[in-house]
Amino acid sequence: MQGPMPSDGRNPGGPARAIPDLRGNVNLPRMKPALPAATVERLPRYLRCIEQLPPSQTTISSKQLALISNLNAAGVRKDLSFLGSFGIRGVGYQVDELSTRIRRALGLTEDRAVVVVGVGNLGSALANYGGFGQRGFRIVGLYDADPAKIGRQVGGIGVRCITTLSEDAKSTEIAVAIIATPASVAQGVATLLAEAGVPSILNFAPAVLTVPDGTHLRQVDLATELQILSFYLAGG
Amino acid sequence: MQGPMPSDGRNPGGPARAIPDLRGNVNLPRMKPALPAATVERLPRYLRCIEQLPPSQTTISSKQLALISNLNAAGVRKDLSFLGSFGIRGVGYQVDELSTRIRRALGLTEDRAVVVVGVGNLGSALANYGGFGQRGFRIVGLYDADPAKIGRQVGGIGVRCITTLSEDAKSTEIAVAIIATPASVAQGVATLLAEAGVPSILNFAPAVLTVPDGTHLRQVDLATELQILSFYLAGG
DNA sequence: TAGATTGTTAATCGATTAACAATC
DNA sequence: TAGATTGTTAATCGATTAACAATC
Repeated sequence: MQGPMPSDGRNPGGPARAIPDLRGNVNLPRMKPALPAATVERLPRYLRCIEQLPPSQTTISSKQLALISNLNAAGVRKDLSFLGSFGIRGVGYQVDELSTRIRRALGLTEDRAVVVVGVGNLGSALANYGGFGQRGFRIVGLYDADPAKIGRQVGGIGVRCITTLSEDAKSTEIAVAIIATPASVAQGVATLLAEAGVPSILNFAPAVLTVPDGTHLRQVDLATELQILSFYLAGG
Repeated sequence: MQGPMPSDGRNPGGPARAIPDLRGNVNLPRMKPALPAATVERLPRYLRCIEQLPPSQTTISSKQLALISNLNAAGVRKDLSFLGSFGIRGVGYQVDELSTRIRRALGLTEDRAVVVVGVGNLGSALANYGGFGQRGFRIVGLYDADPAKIGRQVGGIGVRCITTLSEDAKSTEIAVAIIATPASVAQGVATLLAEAGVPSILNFAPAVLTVPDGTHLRQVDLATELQILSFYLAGG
């Protein structure tokens, strides 16, 4: 039920034997230092903040980075310490090196192919969003189930039928699929994507999805965000 | 620098004296039982899950709710215990009552007026998104700075000039403003909104914003979400 | 009654942050 | 050297979850 690989840890014909650790994770050849989940979630924010710095600024202290990212200076230093010990005491961090280390830690050094499923208002907005390319993400496909949309060009990309996605995934390595469909079909799409081998899904549809182990899922939900704000509005 | 109120806690002419607690928060007259932030973030998910239940199902156990919301059953019970002790041992929770209690806790019993600032692709998608009304949020205004857009109708709502927002905010009580502008102007818009007295801001622009104390800010960022997925793709 | 499930406790785990020695 | 700032420790805080008595 969990993919075609045998789960006994044996892999006779393959390269260097993979050894599962106590938590069942496989000890991959290229081992990364574990970053705490909370740190991973903050690294993109640091990256965005240092991108907004004037080009003349070559170093930044944890204090200033904390200020502009609305976080705590000790926390900033702790987060950055996971990327190595590269700050200069009495000075701060070299902006260039900081940027490089964050990008490397997040795996932003390679280009990632992205597809968008669902070419309604939101899907079209995503297709027209220019920010992907600069950031190492490239939209390589738009998919929809509506015959009226298939074949159209949106943001310079042709819309293809969702039924062709599995086949397309064999020739193109899709890193991330963005679901921008109605809620009613989102789970079906997620299942299709997981079966097609797409490793990461970003869901914008207003539904709680379930994906098999091994597929990464993140959910962005407008109603959820509004409801959380509502709580704090109500004096919470 | 932090607004016109004196910070010494005195408020001579006002009603019942507000007493700041040790953390500087003001002890408001209508005190709610404090919900942990993590619980607040999960309540919308529970709500969404029970909305997806078949109408024939009148009760749900913490075990089933945990299953469909991808959370832990003990955690579900703990979260719900903050809403009161209303589960039935051996049976579970009445779906109706559960829904009512979550809505009440989140302050979803009153209608909230929402405005969208920035009527590009994303802003238009939001204006056309039907899900607001059902959920107690109502879009009462669209704003843009582009003369070519002002006066147009998008999703049945007229686009007004951003410069009129402060004036409009005096006659209509805006609960939430959604920023869907380019990153370059997002901070300016946030400042304008805060000064106009808008208490909550939901930012979709790819920029890290700063708002005065007392304004609630939540940020939704596509690039951030993709970068976090990238980390886990890279074997993190 | 027997079985199921809640509500709550207590253990554990992870995240945050003040403080400070090390050092630029 | 004096001042500034890092990297790290340790205290604290908050969140998670297994376990179980209470009870439907």
